[in-house]
Amino acid sequence: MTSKEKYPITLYNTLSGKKEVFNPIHPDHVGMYVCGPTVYSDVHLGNIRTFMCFDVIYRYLMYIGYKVRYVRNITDVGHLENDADEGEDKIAKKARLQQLEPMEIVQQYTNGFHHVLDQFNLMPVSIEPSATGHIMEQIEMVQNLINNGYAYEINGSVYFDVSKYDKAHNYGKLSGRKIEELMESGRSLDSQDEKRNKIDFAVWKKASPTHIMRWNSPWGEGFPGWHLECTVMSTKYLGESFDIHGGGMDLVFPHHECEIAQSIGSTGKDPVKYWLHSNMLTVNGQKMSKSLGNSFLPHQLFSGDHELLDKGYSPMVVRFFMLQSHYSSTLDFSNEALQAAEKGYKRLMEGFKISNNLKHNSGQTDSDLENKTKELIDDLFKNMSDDFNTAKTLAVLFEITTMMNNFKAGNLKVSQLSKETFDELIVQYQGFITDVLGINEEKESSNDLLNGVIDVLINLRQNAKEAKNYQLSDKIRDDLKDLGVILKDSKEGTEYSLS
RNA sequence: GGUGCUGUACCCAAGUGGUUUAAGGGGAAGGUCUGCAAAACCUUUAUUCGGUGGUUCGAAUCCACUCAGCACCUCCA
Repeated sequence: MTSKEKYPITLYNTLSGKKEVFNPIHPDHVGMYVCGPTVYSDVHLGNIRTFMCFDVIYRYLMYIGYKVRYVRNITDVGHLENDADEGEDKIAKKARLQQLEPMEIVQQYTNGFHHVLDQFNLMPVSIEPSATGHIMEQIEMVQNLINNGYAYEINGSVYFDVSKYDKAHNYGKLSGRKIEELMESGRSLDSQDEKRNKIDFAVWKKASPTHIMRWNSPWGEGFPGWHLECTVMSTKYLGESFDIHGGGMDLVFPHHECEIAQSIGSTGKDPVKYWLHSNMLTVNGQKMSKSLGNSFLPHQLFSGDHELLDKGYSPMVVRFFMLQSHYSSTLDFSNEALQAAEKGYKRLMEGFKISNNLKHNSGQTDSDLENKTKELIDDLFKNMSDDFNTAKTLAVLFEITTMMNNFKAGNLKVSQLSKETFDELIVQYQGFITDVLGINEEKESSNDLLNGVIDVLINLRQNAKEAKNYQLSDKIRDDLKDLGVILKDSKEGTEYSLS
């Protein structure tokens, strides 16, 4: 019995509004698509939260034995400044302002995106397709929609006919919106508007004479609509129906709603079995967003160069911080919360180090401890399988951390556990920290020279202590502390850590 | 205005009908260890879950109303 059978996953499906048991379309294989960034500027921490949530989901699915194909796109064309299919293309605008080729902008911010994901220890995805690399496929889908009667061409642009689609299918089923309400509440059609109804959305847009990013199509030169790429690329790489589609909560409407309509409109099939949405990162209770000017860029966070931060925090501390909450809850970003997370992260990493050095030896096993340990291991899986509850999982990891500390301090003996249970405890404790949650030990800037120098000082201090020259021994300790080197005495000797 | 979400200790944050008179992290207090510290360990820190009613043998968890906040859409600008 494999882990995935022993611990079946339940997850909250936005489509049904309920927690459901996860049953992939093809047993053992999972297809997962997540909406990636529009690469016209730096990703901020709110964006990163979303990708981190799905990184952990990806990791856990693999950890319990699924083969996962994870597709995350790069949007490099078609995302206009507002979502009413008006305004300038975000990337073209940036290119114009910086006097660069659009593809230079795309490359620059794609590189930056990858670099940041790497700093936060996100795993590379299986396929990372870009919209401009799939223009042909997008044109085909537009044609398909026209053939099926769900899209119409006018003046070189093609729009999705939402009201016609809604007659046969249910537009709004993901976001709980009703087409009548959308029609009523909208702004009146202005004379420039080519759409039959204002809720119609562009699947292909005619390029104005000054528009740089343009491709030939049966309808003249133009570019694809924003929603189209995700439908096209998810279909191409994961099939007409696949298991998981994820993204930030703010994409539910209209983006994901439109994706469903496009898929059903062109293939006749419901594209996604489970829709997962991660919630927003907030600052002082408000959504972190570029337009509100309250977003943090990763480098500001690392350096502490931001008015809301007292100091810098490392990527792993932030990763730990984010995993302390559930992905479907809003998470408020504050200095105090980060400071607490930093200490918690260090405590966890100390436990991890201890677990590396423990060796089992046999003796009198303690059945209470044995059972308790088995229960903790079980809980790790149960909590992650319960809608990927990283907060609960961390709570269990901290209980195990306390055990580790007790082993080290001699309050508990490893011999009180059977060899099998002990081995399993270490494997899963470490596995959940590094493989599932993706939390690593921060590479301390230590080197052999530094280690050697501090060892010399530790020895000198030890000599002073033995001579009861506490004035000197305390001075060594205090001076090192001022430099950020913290000495910790224990029965086995003195260790140090960098603050 | 429509739709949805949230409100849990000093702070962050799990928990959605009984094993929870509520995890875990941080903070605070006391103790153990220590030459003294630090770290670690142990104990304490919400009889209570925004408020008011109701359903139930039993509710933080379900229902109604209400207050507060947020998000998406819309409107306005």
